[in-house]
Amino acid sequence: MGDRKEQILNLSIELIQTKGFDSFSYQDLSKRLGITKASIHYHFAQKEDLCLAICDLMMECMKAFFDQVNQTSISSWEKLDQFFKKGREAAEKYGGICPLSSLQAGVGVLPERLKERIKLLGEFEVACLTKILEEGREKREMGFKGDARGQAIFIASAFRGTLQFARIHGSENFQKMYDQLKLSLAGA
Amino acid sequence: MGDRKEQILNLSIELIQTKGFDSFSYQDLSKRLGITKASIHYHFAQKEDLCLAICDLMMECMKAFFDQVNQTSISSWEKLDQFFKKGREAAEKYGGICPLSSLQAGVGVLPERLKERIKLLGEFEVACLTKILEEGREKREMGFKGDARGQAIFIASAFRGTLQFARIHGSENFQKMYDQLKLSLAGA
DNA sequence: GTCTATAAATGGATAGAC
DNA sequence: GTCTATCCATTTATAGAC
Repeated sequence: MGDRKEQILNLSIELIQTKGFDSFSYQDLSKRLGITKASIHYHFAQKEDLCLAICDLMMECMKAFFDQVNQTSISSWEKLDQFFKKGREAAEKYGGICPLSSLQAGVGVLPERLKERIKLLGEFEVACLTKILEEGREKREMGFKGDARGQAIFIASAFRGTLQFARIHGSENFQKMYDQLKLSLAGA
Repeated sequence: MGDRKEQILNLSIELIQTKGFDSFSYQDLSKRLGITKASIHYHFAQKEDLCLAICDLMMECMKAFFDQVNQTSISSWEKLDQFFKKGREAAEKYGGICPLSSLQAGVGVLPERLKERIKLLGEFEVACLTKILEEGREKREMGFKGDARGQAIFIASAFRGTLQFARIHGSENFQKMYDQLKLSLAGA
């Protein structure tokens, strides 16, 4: 992938995290990158194309992360830790929130093709988390009760919601929530 | 409060839930209400004024809800149930998400005065939830461990995140998450 | 690949008549 | 309180030169 294309994609993800997809413009990109709007249109003819490419990138990134995490022999707790650490670092780097969370919150103003991608991303993430949790329970590392998928949705949602809360109310709140989550997963 | 003003406020809340504050316009309101943009500017000179009024309304609404819930002699579980029921119904009524969640997600593009209001709303809600949880534990209705405020942030975040997830992936996911939450709160 | 120039639509907002 | 008319900035997007 060309260098410029990558620059545009990376900056767009940052802007999605901080402003939201509908609230950042080609002008924002133009000013920050020092090239004209027209040049950006050369790389991504429509804003929709740009967002589709971002979705692809996020999917790749998530796949790579879960592949890597599952190839090592760390515990389920550590896998979960890495998941949180990665998301939190990405969010706090720009004073933003999780990019998927931002797209999900703004899904009401996205074109249909993008909604489908967002849906796929969410499904994939929950499936991966479910696998980690099931494994954790099988290996008796975790002690939560009930449906693992329900637990995964619970966790992913709480994670995103807390990043939103922490951006406004301070990041110490993230730690509080995380402590609570661990207690809940550890079980009886 | 004048009828028109109320119409504008109610419709704006709906549009915040479905599109987000930055993504709905006075034109949206104008078309739906059958009056011109200029008329809406008469009631709320700036969009910021409109949003401030919405924040006031949300605060009133939240205060009234928690007051009402705390005056009855229902269990802490039932109080929590009512909290979830209310939020869920409001979200699903328009195929949207929690209005506070939407404002929190879009806080990066809001003027400073609005950010402060959003912060107050979040703090108030977590404080009320914390109170319900502490009471539930004292009365030995609930058995969760650790910091009650951390648990409240956890719950409020998971709640909002799940409404976002459920809008895209189907509302049956909300029930799954709720079942899981109850297990976690019930404790050992 | 990047530029200038520009189109066409939409955004928030105001002046002044009724 | 609502309207018409209008302003100005911004938005997405395109045409065509370099």
